[in-house]
Amino acid sequence: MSRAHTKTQQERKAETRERLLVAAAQLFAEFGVDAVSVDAVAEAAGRTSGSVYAHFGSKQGLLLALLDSWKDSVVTVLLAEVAVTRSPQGQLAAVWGNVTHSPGDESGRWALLEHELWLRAARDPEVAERIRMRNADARRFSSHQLRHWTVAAGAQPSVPPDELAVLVKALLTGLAMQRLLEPDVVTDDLAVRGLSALVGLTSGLPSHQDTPRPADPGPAHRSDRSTTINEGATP
Amino acid sequence: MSRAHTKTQQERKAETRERLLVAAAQLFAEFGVDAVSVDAVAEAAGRTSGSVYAHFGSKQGLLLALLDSWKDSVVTVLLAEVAVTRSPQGQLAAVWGNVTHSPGDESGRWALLEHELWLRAARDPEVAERIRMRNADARRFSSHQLRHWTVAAGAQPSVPPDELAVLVKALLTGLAMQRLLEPDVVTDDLAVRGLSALVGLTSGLPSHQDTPRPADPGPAHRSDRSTTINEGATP
DNA sequence: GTCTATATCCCGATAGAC
DNA sequence: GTCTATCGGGATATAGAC
Repeated sequence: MSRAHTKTQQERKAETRERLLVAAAQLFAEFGVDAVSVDAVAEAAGRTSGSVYAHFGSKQGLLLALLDSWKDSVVTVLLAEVAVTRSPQGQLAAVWGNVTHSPGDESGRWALLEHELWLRAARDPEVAERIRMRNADARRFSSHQLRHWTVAAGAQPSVPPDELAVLVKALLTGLAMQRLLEPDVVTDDLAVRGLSALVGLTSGLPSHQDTPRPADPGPAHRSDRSTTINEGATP
Repeated sequence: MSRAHTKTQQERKAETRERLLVAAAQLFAEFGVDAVSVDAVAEAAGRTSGSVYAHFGSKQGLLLALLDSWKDSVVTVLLAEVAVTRSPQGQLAAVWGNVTHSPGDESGRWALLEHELWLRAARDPEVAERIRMRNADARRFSSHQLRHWTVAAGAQPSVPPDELAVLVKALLTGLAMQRLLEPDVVTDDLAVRGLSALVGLTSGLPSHQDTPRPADPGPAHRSDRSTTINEGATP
């Protein structure tokens, strides 16, 4: 019959699918995949559990669809947005800032979902395959960014850009993990210094041995040298 | 009554507790905490689920007890065993080797449990507290090791040892994660180079720019410079 | 495609005998 | 302290009306 009617049906179907995916992402991130029931996802999307099975067949199907519809990893894309800040260190600080204070993400829920999926991938080949594809894309992109950035910033890394991308991602991931449990341990300044060392940036940041303290590094609490973060991020 | 009889009862109790903890560690690591039932743990330990509740009160109690009885993190302790190899790079390679090929651990099951617990800690304050204590101890130890090692190896890190410990752990963790899903991406050589950059070791390893290729780094697959790993480890 | 109702299963935890 | 038996709850997934 009327095409207009059919059109709205298609739209509603698409909208339902989208709402289910969004709801799943939020709930999975906040409480973990296993702790969230199919009913909870459907309810958060304003539907019922039946719609989940109509669209995705199973909870696992929902998870896989979520993986496919996923944007690129938070950790890697950020390298795109660093062109604003002045100094090379400022750009590294911006990268780290985006990892920790990702836009609209309270207390790193996205990162939690990221880890949840990684953990699942380690045990489920089906999930692993999709994660690998995502990683491959992200790595290609970020190595491309790094190749240009290193020459522009005058950095001299000890490995080519594609491998440097792996190192940078590893350090960012590991630091973000420690920071989530113990925020005081991972200062912004430390992250920037770590990144600088990896990419082979020597200028600007003095070695900690330049201001020699005989035996003791002083009582706790190194003053955090305000690494002005997020100058031009989130346009 | 007879003390000898009481003695064997105590022994059996202790043995049961130990067997439950071991079984829990293995099963949790292999399948994940949520995927393993209390019955499964008890059965693997040659007991029944009742014994779990008699000893630990709940599944959560079992998990917390497991955390307390835990040895130090795989990632950090390894710094103790590196004194054998000759060159500084060889020692870094040994550290990385212990991370990847931890003794008696097939395909990084331990690392999986480690991440599982971290993820749980991110959502459960009770778990987080115990993880923090473990981390604090491990960090103290590894920073102590690093302080001596850097002077012995002639390394010049850009941060003091306690902060360097954070960076090293972060890089090792991140690399181990990527390696578990994509082994080819994280070569032993790359790990050693990353660590070298962090700790400020310059000698020995040439910059990749020393053999300049005009535009393209070449088709994939850099030959892995056999970084002889595990010379004197696992005595 | 979406909802309601329900089937089926399994888990965590408890009660009580020994 | 350990086992057997069981309760109560909640999960995934299906069946059928609309």
